[in-house]
Amino acid sequence: MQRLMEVYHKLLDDFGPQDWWPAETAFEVIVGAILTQQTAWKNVEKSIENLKGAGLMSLDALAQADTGQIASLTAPCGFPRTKPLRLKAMASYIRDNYGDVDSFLEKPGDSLREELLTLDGIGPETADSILCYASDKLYFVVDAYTRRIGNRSGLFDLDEYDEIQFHFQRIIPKDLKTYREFHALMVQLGKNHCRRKPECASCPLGDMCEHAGRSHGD
DNA sequence: ACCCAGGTGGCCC
DNA sequence: GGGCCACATGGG
Repeated sequence: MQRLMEVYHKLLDDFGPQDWWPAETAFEVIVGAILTQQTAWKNVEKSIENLKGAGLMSLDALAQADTGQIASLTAPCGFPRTKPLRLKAMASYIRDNYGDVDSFLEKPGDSLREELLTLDGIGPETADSILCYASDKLYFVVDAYTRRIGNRSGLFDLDEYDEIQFHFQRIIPKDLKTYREFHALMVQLGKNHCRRKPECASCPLGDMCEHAGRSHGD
């Protein structure tokens, strides 16, 4: 059903283009994708600035860095016993096996995705974020907002990651701009969604909102 | 004093 | 294969 694209255009009208992913380099996308897991983006921004300030926002520097130093620089993102190790391991893996980030990201999408998923701390959403935003591949990113809002609003009735991804990829235009914008807009919607407010008269979903016709917030 | 954040991995059955 | 759970900091 094309309701999905109605939602897309409505969100685009209401929120405007998001122009994701906010990063200067492909490597920064990868680092940010790991850091943002279960973490507010504001905290990721601080950590990324810290890493840059310490000269660690590069493949070689991060691969050689002390995990204790990475931990203190990325402290705002929490998870000090997992994320620093995962960042260093990711950088070491790419450096040792490909030499540079571009060589790694040039791989065909399916094999790159498969390889990303073998890395510690990279699950389906992080892998697809890297594919879509760093490697310019058509993989739709399914985050918790998309799953929850989509199911509760009746847009679809799916719970598995791959199913939801296929659903989007079957319907939306096959271009990077739409893939990126739609995902970013769903996150923007999630942040502003009714659940956070006593009422939501201006909910972009309108009649499609899970709370339409009722009082919001419950 | 809760609840949540642009998830993932490790258990247990 | 599915259902919980810990992980941790910063902001509402």
